Formats: sequence, structure tokens, C-alpha cells
Amino acid sequence: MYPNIPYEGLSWPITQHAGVLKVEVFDGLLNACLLCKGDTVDAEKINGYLVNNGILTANVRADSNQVDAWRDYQQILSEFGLIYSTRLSKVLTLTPIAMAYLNHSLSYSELITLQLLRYQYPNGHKSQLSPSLMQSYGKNFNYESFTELQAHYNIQVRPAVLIWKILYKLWESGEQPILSLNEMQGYAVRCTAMSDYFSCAESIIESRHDGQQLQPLTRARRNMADWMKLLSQTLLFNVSGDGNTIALSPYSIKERKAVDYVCSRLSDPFSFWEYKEDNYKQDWFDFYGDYDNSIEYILKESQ
DNA sequence: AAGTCCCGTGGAACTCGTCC
DNA sequence: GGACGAGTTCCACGGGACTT
Repeated sequence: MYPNIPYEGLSWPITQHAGVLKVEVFDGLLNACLLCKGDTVDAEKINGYLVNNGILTANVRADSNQVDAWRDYQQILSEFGLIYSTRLSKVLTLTPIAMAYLNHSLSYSELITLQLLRYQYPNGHKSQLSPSLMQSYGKNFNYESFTELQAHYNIQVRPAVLIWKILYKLWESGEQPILSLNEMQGYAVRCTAMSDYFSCAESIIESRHDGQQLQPLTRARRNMADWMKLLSQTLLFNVSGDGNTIALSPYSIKERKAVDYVCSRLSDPFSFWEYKEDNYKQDWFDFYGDYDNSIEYILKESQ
């Protein structure tokens, strides 16, 4: 029950390489993929394209001693369901969502808004157990994957939707409709179910009026900062220049009915991808990279 | 009082170490 | 070489001390 956390080390892990995300980098990565679409990944070709066009730094790494921009930054595309993880599929496979973007069915901000709203834990791509998580977990650890661990605790959250709902409730309550990085780290990240947004907002209000203060979760700060950076790329949120606060965008206020509707649909447990032991990674990309099943959640730039 | 230099701090961007 | 997350570097900022 909120605000108690199910296990030590709870956070919202997300790639650290998405911080540089902007439309030019995104297009650059996708265009680089088109160079070997349907073929096995030609890292040399892709790296050459990314670096020669000034899209990314060379990222020459000591263990390979060659230009390796792709090695780190391809994570952006798999993280957001544009390609199947190249660990799963040696053949570079763009998803229907990526194709829809390349066909101009939706714009960059519409795509990022959609995929961040749909991003969820448990997550079939975020499956690797980090040594630091296993260490902080304590007790006897016997999970195969991070995905299984989260499914075991019945965690079911979509961070972007949660944050929107928390901000919207703060706004409705006449409170400052912003969240600070500290509040993200101490309050938002503690949610393990979509319905927790309510208690979470109440706890925040309480803490702002000399009430009880919750402890920030130690190792969640960097993830929270990354989440805020990502959310600033959507139509729904504005983030301050110093990255310390996130607020609803004018779009969110103007279109609040439509956004609220999408958020409540995406809060429904039946809308979540479900972890099954069998073939879950492939299954995740089939689900998250799909266009037809997500079309109803698209928020257009001008409604 | 205004300008300049210096240094501590913190965060973002980038790279690295490691596991698999 | 993908994935994760920590380490390193660089830079902006700000306060204080010193100079003009």
C-alpha cells in the first residue's frame, strides 16, 4: 500500500542515453536504420552515417577501439518500441509504429507522447537484473528477470500517465500544479498501481503544508531526472530550464478532457501488457511496437 | 561601487566497466 | 556487442575576495 514500497531499490529504470533525445537525433537514428532495414545490422555503416552527419559523437570505446555511436544509442529506438532489440533479432526490424512515423501518419511529438504514455512496468524490454538492484533487494533473490520481479509484485504502472494524473489532481485541488525532482523521487516513484496517483497527490499536498515528509528513494534520482527530460519532449509537460520541476503544458490544460480520457483508458489493468514466462521479449515488442492497437491513444497536436 | 578573478558545486553529456 | 548504470569530464553558475 502506498507509500510503502514492495522492495528496496524500487525505481523507474530508463535508458540514460535518451537525455540527448530531440527530433534531429531521433530522425538520424531512424534514417541510419533504413540503411540496413531488413538486413543484419551493419554497425560500421550506421556509425559512419551518425558521426559523419554530426548526429552523435563518435563514442570510441577502449574495448573495441572503433567508432561505436550505435552501440550505446540504439537503445533509444528499442526502448521506445521503434525497432526490435537487436539482441532479439539480428535482422534490423522496424516496428509498425516506426513505419507509421516514417509515413508521416504522426509527428515527432505525437509519437513521443504516445510511446511515453504507453511505456509501462513491468516491461518486456527492461528485463536485465542489475547487480546493484539485487544487492539492495536483500533477502533471498530468485528471479530470472527484472520483468518477472515486477510482475511478481503486481506492479502495474505507466509513469507518464501517473505523473499527468498527479499533476491534474494537484491542479484541481488548487495546489501548485508542478512536481519537483525531489517530489518525483520521494512520492511519484512510490506508486505501484495506477490507482496510487490519488494517495500520492494527497501525500504531496500534506507534505507541502507542514505534514509528514516521505524519504526520497535513494537510487531513483537519476532515473527521475531522465524521465523528466523525456516527458519534456511530449505535448503534455513543460520542464523548467534547470530540470528541477515538471508542470502541465498549455496543451494539457486546453485538451484536458481528451487527455484525461486517454489516461483513464491507459490506467485500466486490461490495457497493460502482461508478463508471461514464454517468449516474453518478443511478445513485448509485438505489443509495444504495434500501431493499430495504439491508434486510439494518439493525441494529435491540434485536436 | 563596479569589475574581475577564483574556486566550489552541481548537473548534463558523454564514456566506460562489466555482465551476459 | 547489447544492456545497464556508474564514472569522468566539462561547463555554467554563484558567492566571496581582491583590485581598480
